[in-house]
Amino acid sequence: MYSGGMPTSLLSLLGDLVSVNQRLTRLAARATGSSESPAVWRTLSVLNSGGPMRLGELAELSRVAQPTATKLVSNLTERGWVNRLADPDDARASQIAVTTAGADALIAWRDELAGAMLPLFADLHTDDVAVLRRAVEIIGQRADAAADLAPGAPVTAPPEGQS
Amino acid sequence: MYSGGMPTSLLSLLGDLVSVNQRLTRLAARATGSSESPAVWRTLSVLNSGGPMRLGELAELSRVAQPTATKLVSNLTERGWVNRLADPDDARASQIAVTTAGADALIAWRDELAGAMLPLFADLHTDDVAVLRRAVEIIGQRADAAADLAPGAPVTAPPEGQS
DNA sequence: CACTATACATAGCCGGGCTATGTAAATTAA
DNA sequence: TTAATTTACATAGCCCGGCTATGTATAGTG
Repeated sequence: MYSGGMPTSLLSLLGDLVSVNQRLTRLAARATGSSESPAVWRTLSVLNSGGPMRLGELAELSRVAQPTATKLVSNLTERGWVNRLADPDDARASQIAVTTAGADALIAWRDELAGAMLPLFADLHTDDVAVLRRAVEIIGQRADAAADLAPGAPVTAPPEGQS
Repeated sequence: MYSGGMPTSLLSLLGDLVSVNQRLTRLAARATGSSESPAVWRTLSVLNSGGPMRLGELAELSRVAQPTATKLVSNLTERGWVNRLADPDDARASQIAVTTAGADALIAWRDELAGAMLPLFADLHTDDVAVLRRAVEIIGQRADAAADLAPGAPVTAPPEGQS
């Protein structure tokens, strides 16, 4: 059994976490004058931190379906923020990489966003800053680790014991 | 002046916060089998915690444009999760209230979501749980306080210095 | 060489986000 | 009281992001 900890309150904490998360999402969406959608930045961010990767990998890391990734990459390509390099080993795939312009745009957006939100957080005590920093770290870790979390129940092939 | 604290790192922290937030959003979206969109739960959540309110107020608290709120409320009304009560004092408006079914659905979703995410967070140390709890508190406060944060630059009425 | 599996593209739907604009009620002014 | 304005919401209509279903071409396999 699990020693210590209070599952019930942890459960409600997770609910609260997602709720406040949704509010922050809307706040961030409106904080900047940026007309680009969150998906654009999220995708760029994944590519930027993960390095060049194939479309399927991007979809998985971004936690979107493959056709969604295709759309997003098309969008980003048109903007010149990513480009697609042929994969010499596999003609079906291509490596998707952030361009310099893309990286710059990402930085600019993050700066603008952070600047817009700064007034709200400017009065934080040092401890609270540390709390947020640690929270970001924790959530980031879990998000990384969740490679397998319900990526969509396999509709076409239910996990029946078979064959 | 502000004593202590490092603005630069606070800025990047805010950027990181939003980034990890976006990832968590996608994670949460896929964690449950719920086919309802985040917007549905966010709206229900606002109404549930804020009590019955007018549509404009809901739009403001939800940080969406008024027509978006109209759509969401229509959607929720069809599902029987909210209803609209005529405002005796103002025939143009109506009070929007969560129904019992709506409140139940919200609770069920939160439980399901938290349950799905629990495995990822089950091994958290007590301190880290406290960190997350405090982080949720902090962000919630700031989100509440941000009533005025760039709700969309007033296109029709630029902030001319007057009165 | 046929067959299956994989990687991605395409088609097409739905919902959420927005702006622009219409409409009716409330408010204010004349 | 009536006309003008302001307010609160509805409607129209667009775009984008999310999905499933399906097509197509290349890789891999018997």
